[in-house]
Amino acid sequence: MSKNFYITTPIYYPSGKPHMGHAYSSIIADIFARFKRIEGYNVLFLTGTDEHGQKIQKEAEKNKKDPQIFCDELSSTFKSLTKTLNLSNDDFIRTTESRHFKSVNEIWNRLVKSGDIYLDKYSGWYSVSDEAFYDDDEIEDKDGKKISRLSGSSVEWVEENSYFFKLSAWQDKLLEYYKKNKDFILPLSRRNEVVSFVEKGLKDLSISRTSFSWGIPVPTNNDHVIYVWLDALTNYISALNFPDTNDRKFRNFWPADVHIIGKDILRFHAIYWPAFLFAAELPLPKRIFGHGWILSDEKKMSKSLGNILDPIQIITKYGVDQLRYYLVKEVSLGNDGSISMENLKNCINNDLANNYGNLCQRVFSFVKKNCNNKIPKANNLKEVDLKLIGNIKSSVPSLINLINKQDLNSYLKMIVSFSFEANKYFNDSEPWTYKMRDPERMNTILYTIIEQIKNISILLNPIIPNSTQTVLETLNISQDKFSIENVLKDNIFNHNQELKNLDILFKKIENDN
RNA sequence: GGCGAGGUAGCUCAGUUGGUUAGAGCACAGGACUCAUAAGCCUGGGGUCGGCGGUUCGAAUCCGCCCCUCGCUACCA
Repeated sequence: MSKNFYITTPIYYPSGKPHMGHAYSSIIADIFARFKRIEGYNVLFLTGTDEHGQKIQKEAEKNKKDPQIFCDELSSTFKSLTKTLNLSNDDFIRTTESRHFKSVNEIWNRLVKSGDIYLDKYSGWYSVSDEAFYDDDEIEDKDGKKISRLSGSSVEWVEENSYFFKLSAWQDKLLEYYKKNKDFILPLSRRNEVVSFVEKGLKDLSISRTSFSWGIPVPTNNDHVIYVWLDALTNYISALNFPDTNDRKFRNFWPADVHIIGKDILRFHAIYWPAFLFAAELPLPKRIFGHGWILSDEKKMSKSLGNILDPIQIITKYGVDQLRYYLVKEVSLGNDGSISMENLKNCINNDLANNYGNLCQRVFSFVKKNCNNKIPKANNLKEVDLKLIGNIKSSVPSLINLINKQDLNSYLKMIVSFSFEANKYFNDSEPWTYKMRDPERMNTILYTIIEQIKNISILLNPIIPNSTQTVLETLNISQDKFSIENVLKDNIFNHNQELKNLDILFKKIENDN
């Protein structure tokens, strides 16, 4: 029986260009997906785009394009981002696909059947320019006109027929669920926010609109389209061929192991989505992980501040592994994190070029010069040798545990410490002094350090897939051997095959760059 | 306003149930080495652990008050 693992990113709303936030969610999710694969799981990793709504419809009209064609273009931008970020997603779902229509229809019908949907009026102060509703206390009078306190734009009272979802009815059941499943929402601080929000009481949710048409029609009333969250969230099961609950994908992968999301959409995932699923009598995902925001030099990125760090630009300039590594290293997953070009440079130079990159370089070039470019055989491993290799192997259970808790920062830290350890071992062992007087000892040292490089590279593979693949292939280890199992296994090397040539893995970034 | 998180070296952060000279990485200074991307290794300087008071033989760690920062406080996504 194989172990399954289902992980998702949010589906992105493509009204703007992909930015660092999108990149971050996707990279984080990809790292977990890749790790679970090398751990031996059968992984389904899903990402995609959320394409309905008024904003897209208006944009399409403005561009004089058919909304579907317009969406095709927007979505392809995000699809190409998956390549740029080197994501290993198994599927890319779009809410405009027919499989999603079917799935949303079924969800709607189930909610009707359970008695959770009713027709009423939705009313409130609406600002056309902000495309947002405001509460009474967010409105003020100015020259006899009502305006939004926040944006200053004028608002009007609108009333619209709308279907509602009885969110309030699920309040107790949600709280009970949070209580029973302490790690349903992570990190804990986010869980507390959600719990206290629900405790304050839930209002019913408007789930349809008549003011625009770009969406999935309400099955029994085509004047309405199904509004955003009920539509968008359902993507997670649409990709599993819901409503066919006997489908192999659905059976294997639902409930999802973890939805990776940004904290800005936590409520929808931690409250609405579980409530919808309760009502539809479907199991709930095992975990919602809400990460923080990426800030640029301590501030939110904005055009006016001119501090936007564009992931695509950074990748073009420095490389995709470099960005992936840096984001994991610098941002404490779960909290907001600050990134800057200065720190990116330091990180690439220190961690990647000097530490891991140079470790590989110094060892491989030594082997080339002194061992006919073949991995030497060990004989008579000493205690220092066994200790070096033993440390990393005995850490594997804790490393797996860290990943299961989504504690990527500690995971990375631990592996970096192995890289330090390896550099120190190489220094202290001084293999160059054994060239003449004890080649067997030299060989043993080299074998040991290569074993360590192999293990570090496999464990780092989920984070920096390209560079570690280069290193492992230099050692003639093929991709099907990248596994945790092979970290635990000694000597998977072919001692008769010459090593491939290793170019500089990470170029250093100079100041004038 | 209410609820929550946090304030530890120049910077980013670790510090399990209170216990010996408070740790890591980066940055900075010095040293020995040479396999390597002038990389790596060793040593060192640097902290009234936000402030005040309390409990205790002993507190960064527990209690009280105060100061500061940040998050959440529903239908743009």
